[in-house]
Amino acid sequence: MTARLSDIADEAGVSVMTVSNVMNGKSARVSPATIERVLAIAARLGYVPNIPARSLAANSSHIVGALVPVGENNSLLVSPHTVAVVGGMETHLRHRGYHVLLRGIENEDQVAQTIRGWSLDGVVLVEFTDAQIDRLSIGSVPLVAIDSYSSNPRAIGVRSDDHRGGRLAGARLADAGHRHVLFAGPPYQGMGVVGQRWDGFRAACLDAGLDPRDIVTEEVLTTFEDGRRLGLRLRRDRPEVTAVFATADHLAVGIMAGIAEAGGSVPGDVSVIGFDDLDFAGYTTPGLTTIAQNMPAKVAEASRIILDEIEHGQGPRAPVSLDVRLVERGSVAPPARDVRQAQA
Amino acid sequence: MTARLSDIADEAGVSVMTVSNVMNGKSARVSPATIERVLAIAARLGYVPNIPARSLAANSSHIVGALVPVGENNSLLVSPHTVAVVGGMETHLRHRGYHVLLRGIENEDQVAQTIRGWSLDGVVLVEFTDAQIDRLSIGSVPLVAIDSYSSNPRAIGVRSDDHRGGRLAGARLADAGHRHVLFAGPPYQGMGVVGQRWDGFRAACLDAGLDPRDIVTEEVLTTFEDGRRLGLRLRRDRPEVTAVFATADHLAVGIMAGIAEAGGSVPGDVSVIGFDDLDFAGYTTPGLTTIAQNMPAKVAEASRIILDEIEHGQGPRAPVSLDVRLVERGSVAPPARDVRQAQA
DNA sequence: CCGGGAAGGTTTAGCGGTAAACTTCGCAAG
DNA sequence: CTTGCGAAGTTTACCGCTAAACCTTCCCGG
Repeated sequence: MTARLSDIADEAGVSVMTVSNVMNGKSARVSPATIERVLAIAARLGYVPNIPARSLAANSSHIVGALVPVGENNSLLVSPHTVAVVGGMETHLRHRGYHVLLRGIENEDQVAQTIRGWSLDGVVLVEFTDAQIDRLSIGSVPLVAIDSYSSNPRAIGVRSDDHRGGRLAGARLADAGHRHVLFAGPPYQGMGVVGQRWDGFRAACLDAGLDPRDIVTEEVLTTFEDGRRLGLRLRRDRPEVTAVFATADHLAVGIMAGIAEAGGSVPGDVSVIGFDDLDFAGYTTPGLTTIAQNMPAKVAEASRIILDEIEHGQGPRAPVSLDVRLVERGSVAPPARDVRQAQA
Repeated sequence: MTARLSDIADEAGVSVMTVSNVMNGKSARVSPATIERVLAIAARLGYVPNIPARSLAANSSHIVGALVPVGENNSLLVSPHTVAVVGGMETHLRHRGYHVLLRGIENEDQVAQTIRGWSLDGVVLVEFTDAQIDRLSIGSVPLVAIDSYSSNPRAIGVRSDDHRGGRLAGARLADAGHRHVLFAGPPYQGMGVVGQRWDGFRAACLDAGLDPRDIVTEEVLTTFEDGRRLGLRLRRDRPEVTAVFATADHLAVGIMAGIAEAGGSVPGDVSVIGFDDLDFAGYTTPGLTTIAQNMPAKVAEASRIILDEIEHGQGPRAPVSLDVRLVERGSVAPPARDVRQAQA
């Protein structure tokens, strides 16, 4: 039913190897005339290479694994980022003849198991924590870790310049005149993405002359609901705060909603700045001012590195940090009360 | 380096086939003692089955393809739906020992090619149009088509009850007293998802006594931007319209933004109702009243069908329609002017 | 005390491809 | 003339696993 190399070989009157060589572009060993004849027959028969067979024989699959840890809820692709990365990688890789295996990881051992079991040619790790990546011991498969600041030399980090993002946010708020600011983000250990953003944010605020005691933090999950709850109690719990930097747009939008629900106004009473520039950041009123990541570049870079490593593996590489930029929309304004107090 | 069946066989002093049988749970042919011994050695050696080899030998891969057409922009996973489906399927399938190949389809022939080339055990089609599915000729691989109303008997449709969704929307607006309504959605050929929604919407409006000439339509893409543009010109172009049913939340939210930008109020001047209940539907002001799809059920159902068909294939099946419900948030209210006019 | 079956394996023969080593032939150089 | 060598193939062996057919024992009923 399905045409095999041997079917083509029979029709063309050549050996299977010759056909194989033609199919793989190893034209050095085959005459132009034969190449043409073989290709014509292959096209007529609708030949499609059998991927498992090729993987087995060549011990290389042309498959790149997109590995994503599954959380409590056991579900994948929850974050818009992960989605952009996985979808974008598929596009880039497909154009170069590679395939994407999407795999949820329940347990770190599964990373190595999946690589071996599938003879993966490369791996992209998405949403893994630095600690998880540190613990990984992978053989010699090229491995790119998105948003990683891990020091595992086998995992090439590709991420946005989170430190600079934090700085941009801090500078924007401080320049607007805010003197009591809140950093809202998930708990983090060590540095990681959130740590970098915090670090940059804090540095920019200090540079602008804020008192360290006036840069406060709240640990919340990066969800709309957690943000909303924080927004609701913000005026009561932290009346002095006039601006919030949230490490994710979901969170920022939730905070805006909570503030509004509690009778406050954004940016009248409290300014809010987010991170990511997800699509809905433009859908709110006011629009969310946020730090935009260059996702297409991140994906392109990750793909480029993976393919490069697969095709001419050059071992250890420096991580890549992509540029970020401030997108002004309307959720940041000078502080109302503080300015008056300062003027008084 | 990597343990193979033969390594285990050597250590255990049995044949490779015995080990294979143990690994595949064909315990009928092996004594309990041997099973235990083999499993112990396999665990100690960290045995991981080689998927390509198994696929090749068994001519069945334990892989389900998630096939998604790539659009103009060549990118995948753009819609939140597709993401939910792909991510959710992975979770369900993984728990049953299957894997997911994510593949962008540029050309319909690639569907059959991918199935053959990978010896896929099953296929899920996401975002294919009915016309595309009609044209497909696939062998005997179980195939589920998400959101399809295609009549191709080989593609089992799994979708929401779009007709009922349209009805719910129409009834809600009519019950609120609206007499001039607008249906905004992408152009559609034949029935399909949009056609079903339109049909249900129209039927509900007519049932409520609206004049057919007062049920108007606008063809727009399902994007925030297109919605916004429609919202901006709505008052000018269609002053009589007091309520809009948009076939997608992105569109609905855009329409709300456009109306607000043009100085109108939602739901004061115009009511808006969406479809999908995406996360951001709760993030806007007012919150978007919308028809919610039961995505977890859709995904679960699709997975169940695929696995069922793979494991005890029973041929043609009826398509599945999942229930929808109206989620009330605040973007629908009685019409201000019309009510006054009616009372005058 | 022989035929027959179940239990518990083993053997054989690939699946469709590829790497690497080997053949053949024609031709230019020594 | 040989020899040497590149072009154009071919042959061989194997990748890791499985389906299906084939062996042994041992036990049991007739």
